[in-house]
Amino acid sequence: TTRMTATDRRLVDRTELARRAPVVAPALLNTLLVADVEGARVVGRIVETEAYDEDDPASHTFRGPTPRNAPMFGEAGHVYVYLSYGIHHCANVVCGPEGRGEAVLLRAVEVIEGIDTVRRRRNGRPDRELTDGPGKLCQALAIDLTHDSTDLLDPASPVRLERDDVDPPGAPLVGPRIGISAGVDTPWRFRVP
DNA sequence: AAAGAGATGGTCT
DNA sequence: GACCATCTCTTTT
Repeated sequence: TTRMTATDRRLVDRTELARRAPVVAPALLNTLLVADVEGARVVGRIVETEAYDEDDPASHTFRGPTPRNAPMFGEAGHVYVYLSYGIHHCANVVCGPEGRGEAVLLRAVEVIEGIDTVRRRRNGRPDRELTDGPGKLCQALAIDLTHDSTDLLDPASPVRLERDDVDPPGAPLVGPRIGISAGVDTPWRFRVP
């Protein structure tokens, strides 16, 4: 058996992320999303995710590769960022094997470090509403199109994933996805209990 | 507490 | 030219 070191514990395994989106989505719960924002370190614990894959009419990859969705077909562990409704950004963790258009939408995080920075960026909104939506968390962590396709597992990346040291979450709550018009019956939304 | 509407721009048909 | 994997503010129960 091998002994896990302090640095090992902070890494997220890329091969785990290369599994199917509906498997990765619940597995990402409780993982830390870390961003360098205005010179400060902001950390959010992922508490809600949604899976999308290319067999899924709600997915950006359902109709095949395009310039926009190209990152979803790339290496697992990179981020796919898109502009939503011309105003908000949404961040996805690319997963699945290379060549398959799959990703996990980050729907909500809980701020565990850098709360002051986040409050400022979110214009003093109540703490409950700081990062409880995919557009809100991108505004809070300053994630935008300039980050599209960057590697979330690269410690030098301005946005990255780190493993949490706390106890694993219990069985996630499962339900239908939000804000879509097709694929509404597929229960691919996951939330920490 | 819930429902409605406007903002706003990239992407694809 | 239509369509959004959304958010916020306003209006209505």
